[in-house]
Amino acid sequence: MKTAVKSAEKPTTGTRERIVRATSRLLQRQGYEGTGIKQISREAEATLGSVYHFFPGGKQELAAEAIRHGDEEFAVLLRAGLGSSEDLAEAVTACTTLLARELRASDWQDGCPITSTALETVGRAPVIEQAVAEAFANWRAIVEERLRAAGIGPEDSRELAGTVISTLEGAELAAQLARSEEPLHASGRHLARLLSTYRP
Amino acid sequence: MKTAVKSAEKPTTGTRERIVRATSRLLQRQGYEGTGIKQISREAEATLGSVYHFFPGGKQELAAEAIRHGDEEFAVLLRAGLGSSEDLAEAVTACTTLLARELRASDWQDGCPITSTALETVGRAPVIEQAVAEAFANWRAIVEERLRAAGIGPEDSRELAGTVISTLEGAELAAQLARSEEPLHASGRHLARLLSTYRP
DNA sequence: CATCCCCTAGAACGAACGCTCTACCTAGAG
DNA sequence: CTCTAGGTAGAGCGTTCGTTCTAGGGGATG
Repeated sequence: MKTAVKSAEKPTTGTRERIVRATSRLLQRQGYEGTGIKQISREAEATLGSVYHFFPGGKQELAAEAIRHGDEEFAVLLRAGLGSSEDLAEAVTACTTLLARELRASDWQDGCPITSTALETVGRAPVIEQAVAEAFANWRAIVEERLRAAGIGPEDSRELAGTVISTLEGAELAAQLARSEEPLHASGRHLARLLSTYRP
Repeated sequence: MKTAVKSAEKPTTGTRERIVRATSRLLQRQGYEGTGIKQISREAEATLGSVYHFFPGGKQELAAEAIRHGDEEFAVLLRAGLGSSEDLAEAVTACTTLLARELRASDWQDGCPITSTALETVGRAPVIEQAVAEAFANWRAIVEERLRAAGIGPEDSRELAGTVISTLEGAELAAQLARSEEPLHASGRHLARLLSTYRP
């Protein structure tokens, strides 16, 4: 079937992509060890044969690809939030608001797409660790650019970007575990306040 | 053998406690699904029979108890850091320094004792969720008290305490994944700066 | 029509999973 | 001594795990 669409029929997303999406979603909710390949193939409506055809590296390769998927997903949200206002404080709280909305909408199930898997595989699955490191670097760069655009010095922007990411990460974690938007909103306000001290 | 010590022999920590300690350590490093009961019994030098004797509720009850153990462990560190200086800024950075030291000393293996398990079991193991919620509340209360002692208003103290905890959580996560103390140190400085804006 | 290759299909493997169960050991009470 | 009971010991249950492997389906090309 290749990638060609027969006539005007269903352009059903390709098998490979369905597998990646399903893996990403399942890893986000159940973690690495808690997710089985058979469950993935079931959820993706693909067969075991297809999974291993596209990902001969097995579970690890599959997880690494899913992490890359989650990376982009989070980056999109980050860009949307940070680009939503000229005012830096508003831009940052827009991020926490977006995260809170998505988290609540999923009934507190969908936190950060990669945290759980990243933690479980630390120090024992280099392929995954690599993808995780790239995701963090990517997010950090997005934030850093926005801070510089707001007139914050290069050095401060770099350091602050890291703190912004890890604070968002921590706040989303807390919000998910407490089943409450409050930790995200509070952190958003506090982040905005912190950043405002760099532009008098 | 009960709890009585025969003469002046080894007061070898009781079997139950060995099991809890081993579980806590393993959950911290491998997460909930990644840790097997048989591995726990092996590591704790106890038999499967003993494990189920002390924890008839099985893996979930065991994990909940281990979370409580990790709760206290983190609380001790928090109290040590926060009590190390009259100056609030110094007290906070003392916490991040302590966390960074322990993290590095374990070769980036021992992050927060409960995060991984908490994330994996969210929404599917009420006994564990309960223990997790109590831990977070406990830590938050410890920080809140210190902020009030520093002269920050009750309302601000409550909100800030939550942010402090989740920032520490996020920074430790980032540090562990990046194998670097830097995220923790940066967050410590930024937290100190944020808090200083509440006491002019 | 035949040929090719990408992809699908799922049975089967050994290992590990959480948990149950019976048997046994041993210290203290009577 | 006997009796009791808290604790130890590990074989074994049914299930699921990640992975391998062989066989077949079906457009595109000759």
